Amino acid sequence: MSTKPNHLSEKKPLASKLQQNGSSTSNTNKMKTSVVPNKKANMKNTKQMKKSKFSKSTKVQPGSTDGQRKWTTLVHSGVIFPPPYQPHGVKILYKGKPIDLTPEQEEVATMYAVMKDTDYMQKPKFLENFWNDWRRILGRNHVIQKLDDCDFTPIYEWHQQEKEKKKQMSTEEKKAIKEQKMQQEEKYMWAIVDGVKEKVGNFRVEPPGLFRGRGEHPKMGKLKRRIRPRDITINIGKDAPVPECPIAGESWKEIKHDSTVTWLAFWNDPINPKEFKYVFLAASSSLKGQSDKEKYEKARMLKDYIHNIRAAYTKDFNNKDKDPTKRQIAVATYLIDKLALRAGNEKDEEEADTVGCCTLKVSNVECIPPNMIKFDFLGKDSIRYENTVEVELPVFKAIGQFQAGKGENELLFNALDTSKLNAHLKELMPGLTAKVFRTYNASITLDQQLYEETEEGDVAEKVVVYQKANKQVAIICNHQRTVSKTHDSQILRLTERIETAKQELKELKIDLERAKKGKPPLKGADGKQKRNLSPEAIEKKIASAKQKIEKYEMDMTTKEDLKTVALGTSKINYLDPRITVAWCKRHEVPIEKIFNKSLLAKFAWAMDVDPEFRF
DNA sequence: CGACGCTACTCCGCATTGCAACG
DNA sequence: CCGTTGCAATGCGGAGTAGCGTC
Repeated sequence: MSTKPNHLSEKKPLASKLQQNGSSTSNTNKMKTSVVPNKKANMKNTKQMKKSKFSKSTKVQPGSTDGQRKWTTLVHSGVIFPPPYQPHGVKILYKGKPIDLTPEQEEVATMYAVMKDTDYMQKPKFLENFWNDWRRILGRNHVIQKLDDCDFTPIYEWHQQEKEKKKQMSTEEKKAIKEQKMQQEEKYMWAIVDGVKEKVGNFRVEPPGLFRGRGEHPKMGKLKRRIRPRDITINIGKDAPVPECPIAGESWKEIKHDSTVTWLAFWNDPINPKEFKYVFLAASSSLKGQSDKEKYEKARMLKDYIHNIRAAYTKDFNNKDKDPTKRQIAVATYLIDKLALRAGNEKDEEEADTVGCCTLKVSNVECIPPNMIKFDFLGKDSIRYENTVEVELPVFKAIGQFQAGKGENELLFNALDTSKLNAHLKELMPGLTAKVFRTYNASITLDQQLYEETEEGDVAEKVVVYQKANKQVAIICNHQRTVSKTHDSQILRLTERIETAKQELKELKIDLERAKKGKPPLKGADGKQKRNLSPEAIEKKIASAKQKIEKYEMDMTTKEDLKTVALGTSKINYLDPRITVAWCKRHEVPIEKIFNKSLLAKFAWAMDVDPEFRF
């Protein structure tokens, strides 16, 4: 440990070696994963080669990109910092009286005040963490000794007023401000990678604030301090000018020229200094597009291996070796394949307590005879995964045995972790890891659904088919969203509308009968006398009323159906865009009906796909 | 470990909707 | 009276953000 050489000097030779390596030849990578046990797949590959805009540069195979040069020249302008804190002159009350604070102390107070109507204010952990950090900034001997004695309402009200002012601004004023911001930011928005102008993803440094973790995060409420230029490392081409530091008198932490990585800048996360925040190119850049394509190609490759993989793990369900690892791997792989679970890395105590496949606890699964398993756990982002599934009997038995003799809080797969699991998967297929199954399952489901369910009809009907398939994928991946605050009132309003429309319909039917006999219509619910109408006119009205009811009822079911399902996440991250593009081409659906502007940009690489493309 | 992918949330512009006034 | 227009309320979805996972 202590005998570490001066590792800083080691990096230079490494970097220059890579430079050399990269410039010596255009293609040093071997196609190590080209042994595809399937002629069809090979044909597809050659077909794409002709058209793909990456065909020249896509020699890098998935999973073999480590140490590879990602770019040759890189020019960019660094990052932009959030504006400095402007004192608003509003004081908090301490024991009922306004109190003077330093700008720094006041900034933290403001962060707290503006979170008033979030539910974090109800969480003791949040209050405790905030108070600890704030007290540190106030100093131990500060007059303020208790959070409870502080009243933040003046700042809160000031903040509300500011928000109101902003709302009241005319569209012209808003536009002018936006324009100005754009002008300031313009130069940061772009990077020039190998001579090509590409969009930068996140060139704005994260502003200071109070940490808002997802779920029961142990660090919620902690102060996320302001990031300064001295925190930031810049990565840029050797020959490119070093971006000028935007804050006078300060300077960057370090300038690097590492062409094996794609980040333009990074800083340490102030909440967890062991972690990093990176500035990357935008999703629409070809660098990201290329790796996106590689991701889907890897998932497609799994299609050719999946049969054997399934056969292998099915065989291992009953494996009763001395070493239980094999059997656990088999069951874990089965779950990842069948349920699209995440791998489940171990987590720190300092993070929210969530689990994935390898970290499932005994209490997260319940065996319901004869062969049902109930899953209930908090996954990524503390989103609850609740699902009862029928499993093959050997799996049911195995899970029961993994549970046996363990406490509720112990690991179900005690002999397993993600690195063991992934190491095993890599033996089955080059580059295979747990997450590939999610991509594979999502995309293959879409592909199949679209092929099976699309019928003749108008564009709107086909779009509904797509959305249904998309929804199915979102459910598989457990992509959720919180029910909107107004959902209940929306539903209520819809039911009211349906009710009145039905009432109207009823009256119309009576009126129709009466009109046929030449009698005048009855008085309406409001007591008003209605006009005499011909039976034909009434029938017309009946038809339109019926249509209205139908529409409202449709609206309501889809709204209720999708209230907790988020379709966007899978569209952006899991569904091979070529499936969608090909489907649109085959069925003459304008691609814009499915992909918005940013998706079209992100998936530019997929647009020239063959209409007969299958995932 | 460091680098990258994934994910839900917020905010805001804009289209849609419902309703009243109007011709 | 009925269809059109104008207007405000509503809500949808795109863009951006920052935190969460994977490998």
